[in-house]
Amino acid sequence: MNIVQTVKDRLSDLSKNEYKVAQQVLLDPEAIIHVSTATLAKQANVSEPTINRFCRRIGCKGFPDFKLQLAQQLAKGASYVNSQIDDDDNVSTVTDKIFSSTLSALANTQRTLDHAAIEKTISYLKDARKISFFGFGASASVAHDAQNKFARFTTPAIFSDDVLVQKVAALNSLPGDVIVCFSHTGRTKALCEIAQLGYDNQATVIGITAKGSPLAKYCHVVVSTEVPEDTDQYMPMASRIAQMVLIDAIVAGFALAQGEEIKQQLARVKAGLKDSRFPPQ
Amino acid sequence: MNIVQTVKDRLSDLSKNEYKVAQQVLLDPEAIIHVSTATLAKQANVSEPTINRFCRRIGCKGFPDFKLQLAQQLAKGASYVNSQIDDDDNVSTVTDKIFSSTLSALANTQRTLDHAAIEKTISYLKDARKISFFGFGASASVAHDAQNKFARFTTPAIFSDDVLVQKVAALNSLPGDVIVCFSHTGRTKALCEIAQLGYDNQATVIGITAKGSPLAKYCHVVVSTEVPEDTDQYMPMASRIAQMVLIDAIVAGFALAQGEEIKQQLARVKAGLKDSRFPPQ
DNA sequence: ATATTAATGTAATTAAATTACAAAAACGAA
DNA sequence: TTCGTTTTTGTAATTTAATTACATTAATAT
Repeated sequence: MNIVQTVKDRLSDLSKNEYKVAQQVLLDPEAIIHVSTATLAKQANVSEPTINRFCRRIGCKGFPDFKLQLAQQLAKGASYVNSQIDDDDNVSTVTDKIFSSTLSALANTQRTLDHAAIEKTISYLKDARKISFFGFGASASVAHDAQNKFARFTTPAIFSDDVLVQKVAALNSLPGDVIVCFSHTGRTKALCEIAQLGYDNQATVIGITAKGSPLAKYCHVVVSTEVPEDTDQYMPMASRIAQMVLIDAIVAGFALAQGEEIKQQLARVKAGLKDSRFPPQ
Repeated sequence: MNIVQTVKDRLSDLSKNEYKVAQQVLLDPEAIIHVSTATLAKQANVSEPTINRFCRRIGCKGFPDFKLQLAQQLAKGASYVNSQIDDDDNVSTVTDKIFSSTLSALANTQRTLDHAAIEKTISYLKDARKISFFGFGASASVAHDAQNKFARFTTPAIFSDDVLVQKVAALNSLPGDVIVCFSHTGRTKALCEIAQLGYDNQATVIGITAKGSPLAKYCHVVVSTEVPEDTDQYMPMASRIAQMVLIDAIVAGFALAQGEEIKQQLARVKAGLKDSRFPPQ
């Protein structure tokens, strides 16, 4: 998947001159993209076929294929590389970095999504008697957002950012109720407690959280968002966004699972809100 | 920057056969990456030089350059032009479409951002006596989220999703207070009213909303997110996310503008929350 | 020290992209 | 319409790039 990493990993498998090529590649991957075998050969002080052999060894079909993979890699990873915010960044730079790191976090999440878990989540939600959304801190607004979305449908959807209210709701849950818990790390103690209460009451507990985390233990389904740690510096940003988009996807899947009637319902809600807006010009 | 979009935009400038090439490209951009001029020419039923002419017209150096740009674009995920959800899509497809359209909405927002307006917003916030975040419906959770973020700093930050509470807060605002209003369309009547109240009280009103909208009239600064309409089908999704990322960027800029002390403050908050979490293993 | 294997380069070949130019189509003005 | 002009398109030639075949050199083990 990650071609630059692959080159680094296989450095030891390479012959002397192939190694020279690798060095040249790692020196400035960006540059390789716009270069021909001939020029790269000259730069690395090897013959042209060696370039080709290098590409094959790395696992590519040939030099053009290698360039392509590199280009894709860099396009994706460009944001990762430079997403740390420095004290002397100006506003434009910071804005750009935030957007870029969010973009790459989302792209990463999309790539590593567990579709089976999502499918399972949707089928549980579809048959739910009642859906509760729980979370603390930054995850509270994710939970709030989720509740907002599900409010458009007919299944009762609740949310509170109050610990006690959440606890009571978990205590009063029954089989057939679904509890969705949000926590990026899965290590928030209060939330684990709540999840356990729901779990013990045989409600269905769904965790939008890290796999293998303490919270995950009390979940029937875990959907994780795989956002690299370093994207969230002082406060959760990218991870929160990833969770919200995940919920968007789940809501869309949920809506679709309901079939035709729900579309009319949604259209009705939209129409009903019309009067509270100025008409578009 | 966005090559697929460029192709779409310049569709009308193309000649008949160049148009055929464009169609072929838009049909399956992924496929083009691994194809030669000869094959693409055959697929589009044109001659090889036409492929080259097409690339030049679009603004590329040639076919290999076009392929490279396309590859990079696709890697970023910002390509999915038409992500309308169909009734017969399965869960994986829907999930993918939601992520893709969110990614492209974000990429689009990033590209069209008004950095001057953001800078102005940050400088107002920096000197604010009190910051209020207002919004209804889906924008309420964005406002909530914003309040959450700013709660980590020392400037008082308020939020409520209650109309009356918001109205009272606007009525009680003073010069030096900042009111941030969220509305994708800028046409929510209740919010316009609130913005006007604040405006009349000489509070600073910042609109995260559409330029030229009714809401924009009562804003001292407008930051718009330029998310294409069609990305939000039945409910606001991508636009909401774009607003949140925008807030992330503003928060980051805000934090940076405060200098060293705020970093310590943030670190302190983080440390203070430690006990409410299980330690990472 | 020599046989054997692996690594590398040279030269040839194949493939891909681009250019030059001519034919055809589209367009405008009389 | 009809003729001249411009634009579009394709054919063939050329250039550039990538790959292969094979010979040579270097490295390694017996």
